[in-house]
Amino acid sequence: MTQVPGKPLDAALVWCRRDLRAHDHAALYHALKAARRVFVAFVFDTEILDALLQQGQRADRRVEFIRDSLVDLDRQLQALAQRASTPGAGLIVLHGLARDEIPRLARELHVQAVYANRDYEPAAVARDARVRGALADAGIGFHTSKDQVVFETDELLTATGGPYGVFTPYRNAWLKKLDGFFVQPYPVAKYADALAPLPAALVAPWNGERVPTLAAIGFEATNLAQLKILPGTAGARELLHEFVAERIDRYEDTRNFPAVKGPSYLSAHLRFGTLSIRELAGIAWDRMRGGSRGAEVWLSELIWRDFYHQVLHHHPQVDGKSFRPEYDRIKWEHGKHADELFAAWCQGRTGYPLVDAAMQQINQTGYMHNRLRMVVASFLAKDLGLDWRRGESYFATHLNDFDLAANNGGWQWASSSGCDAQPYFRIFNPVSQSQKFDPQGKFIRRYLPQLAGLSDAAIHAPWQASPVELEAAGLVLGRDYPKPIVDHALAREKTLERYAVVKRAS
DNA sequence: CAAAAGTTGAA
DNA sequence: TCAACTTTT
Repeated sequence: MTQVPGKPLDAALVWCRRDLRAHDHAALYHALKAARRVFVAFVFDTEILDALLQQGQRADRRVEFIRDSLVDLDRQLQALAQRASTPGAGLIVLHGLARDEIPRLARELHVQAVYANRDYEPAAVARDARVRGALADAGIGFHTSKDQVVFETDELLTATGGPYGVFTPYRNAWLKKLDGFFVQPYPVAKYADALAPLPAALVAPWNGERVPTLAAIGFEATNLAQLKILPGTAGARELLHEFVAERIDRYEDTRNFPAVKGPSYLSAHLRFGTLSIRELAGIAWDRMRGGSRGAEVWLSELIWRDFYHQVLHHHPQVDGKSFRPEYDRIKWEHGKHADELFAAWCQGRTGYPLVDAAMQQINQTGYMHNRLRMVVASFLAKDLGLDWRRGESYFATHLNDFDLAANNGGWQWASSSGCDAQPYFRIFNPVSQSQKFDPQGKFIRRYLPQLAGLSDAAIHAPWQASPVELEAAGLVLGRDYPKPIVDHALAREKTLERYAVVKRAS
């Protein structure tokens, strides 16, 4: 490893947030190149965690996923430093207000700069602005990098210089601009000799360990391990290899069927950055050019992710408001009955098996198949007449892979209020969706075993089954499984009326 | 010597 | 991926 006498900085701190890996990491790369000694830290931000605790969410799969991923990240940093023959490095984990802890740590370590990867969520943007200010007051620099998307903010603009508002031209421009360099991994290992040994006080600050236990930060264990959700880069690699070796080429044909193992299941890893978007996009792009239609469709999903991040950056008001303002003229159902409908949706007792099975899936595992996200979102807005923001917020607290940009984009798509959303008069029929995408009721039976005795034909709409069939299945509607809480045909008519206000001039 | 082939670094 | 730079023929 060559000595670099010309490095501008003596010491720097890398602040990890949603980039919990030690390879192909933009901020880490830039810090290692700029400074002779580099520290790496993560803060369990009480601003975020206290909100979860106030909701009574002491068992949160994301918190456990992060904690376990930090253990992996610490190991990766040690291994990197070891290989660079500069042992003693490791991860610094703090618990407190990130906006105070980072400037405090930066002063304590006497670094001249803090490096982080950009986060585009409004709350994160505000937090980072405060941290930048506090660091500046102490004469410490704050450098941010693009890392969690392939193309960000203004990198793709239309001919008129504005942001894209339609996915397909965005996707075309994205593919046109992509070249190998944009998916090239940042060669972190090459500069790892700058990883600094931890000061004695930070070697094992959490009761002899580097990473606190869940209890130490006020949380408790979840069923993450029983679900076999493997955190960290190690877990991500396993999923990625399996997906690429066995499923990516068939992705187009399998991705819409919730009973089929079709998806990559990498969304939570992408959310927390245990692997790099560049690696995924690079693999998809290579395969696509090798003729894989599955890889092409999967790459499109990754491009949707960039698209929604870019929408959120240019239109931060979508966090709370409809992208199309006229959709906020819609009068949603409210009051006691609406609250009951919402509770039934949350708990999976709407009487529509595919919807209920999907809600069981998210409640039991923190994951929901993408096709079902569309189905239950459409059902909430267009069958129950409830404000899409109620569903958005439920997903926000329950999805392991929750990402504001993608979740908001998805909900605004389904409710027709969004950027390049489906038209308002397109209303998913929850029974046809079920017949089409779970034809044998395999997914429904997995999550609603009480319906298992129904035939493949009857399972999608049990209220239409004959008394004989219900009897044979040992099923009493209203006792073992709810009767439908709304009539879809009626709800559809009501929704068309409800949405008619979007046509009137304002 | 020029041209071809290989290497590296860019964010 | 591409251009700048170095090495080989």
